[in-house]
Amino acid sequence: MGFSGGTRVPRQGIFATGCHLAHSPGMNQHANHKPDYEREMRRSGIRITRPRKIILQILTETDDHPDAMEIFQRASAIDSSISLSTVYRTMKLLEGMGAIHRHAFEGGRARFEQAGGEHHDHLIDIDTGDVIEFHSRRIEALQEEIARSLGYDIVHHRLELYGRKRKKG
Amino acid sequence: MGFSGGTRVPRQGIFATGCHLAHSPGMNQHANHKPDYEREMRRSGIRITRPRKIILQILTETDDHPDAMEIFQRASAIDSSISLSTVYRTMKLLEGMGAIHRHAFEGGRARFEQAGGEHHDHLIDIDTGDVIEFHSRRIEALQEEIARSLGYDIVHHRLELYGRKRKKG
DNA sequence: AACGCAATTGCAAATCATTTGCATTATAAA
DNA sequence: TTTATAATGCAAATGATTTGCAATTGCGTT
Repeated sequence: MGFSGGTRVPRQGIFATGCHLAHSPGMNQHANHKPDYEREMRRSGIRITRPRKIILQILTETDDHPDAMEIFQRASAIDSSISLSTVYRTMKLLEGMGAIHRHAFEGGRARFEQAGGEHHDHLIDIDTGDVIEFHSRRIEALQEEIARSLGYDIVHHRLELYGRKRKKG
Repeated sequence: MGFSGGTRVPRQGIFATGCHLAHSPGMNQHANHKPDYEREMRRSGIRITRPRKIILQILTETDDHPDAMEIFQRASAIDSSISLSTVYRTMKLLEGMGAIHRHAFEGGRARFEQAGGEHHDHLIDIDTGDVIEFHSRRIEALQEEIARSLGYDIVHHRLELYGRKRKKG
């Protein structure tokens, strides 16, 4: 059902609605300067192992939203001794560090993407599984407004559009 | 983690942002007139069994978003011979009929609500699991606008706000 | 009211994604 | 190096949901 299996899922770039195009990432001073997770791990007493290095490299170098099995396969291609358990454990570790984000799109499996970029939401192509990132200040503002009017503070949210490429435009 | 277990999850009413308050449900001519699913089932050659009647009654009478286990427990209280399998099968059947909506909020289990009301999104209280329904035309419009600008038609979407009740306001 | 039979059910076993126990291995501090 | 112990691989355990199958039941027909 829907998109599944080994579909390629390229991250198609950050889009901004109503106004700006995505720019400076979170805490990094210079653009396209990746945070040094290995240093951060060492700092927090977390060991830098071969599986972790490989998985981190995979996450850093990819631009799509792979699930655990896909990461496992890509990692296996580099070092066939890596286990799926380690992939899962590492994803949990990295998520805890804030190095990656976990998404529960339709389809049952969790999908991951490296953190560090600006906040964005996702539009998922229901035919191909492709994920397109976008961001809208206006929507974010409306969400805040709604939560506030209901007496709540938003801790996090989830906005996913599931769509199909338009035939004629 | 988060809200879980047997938390009570009252549906706190439909809220409309920016403008109107929810009113006339979808296809029903008179307010609070529930569509006759039994008739519809009979029409499509689907048998009306005791378990189905009970489950339908539970879904119709509740105002929260129970998961399969909760529905199973409520149904068991009426007829202890009903099985969890039947609950799952019936939920799938009803979903296919369009009688209920399935939600995959955080927490692992699917949660259901009877269909028939107006479209709405959800704000989930991360402490209690309470679900508050809301609707915003402006957000819907912006979603359409974004999808269109990306070359897509929205098939469906998912907007969930996870928040905490504000202390002082 | 009783038939007949396919639709439905309950139960147990099977899936699927993810997690965990445990003995073994390997990182990094001394 | 030596060592303490964090991390790994593997297999078994989970938890939600699904499915195979024999027994049951709804319901149009007699």
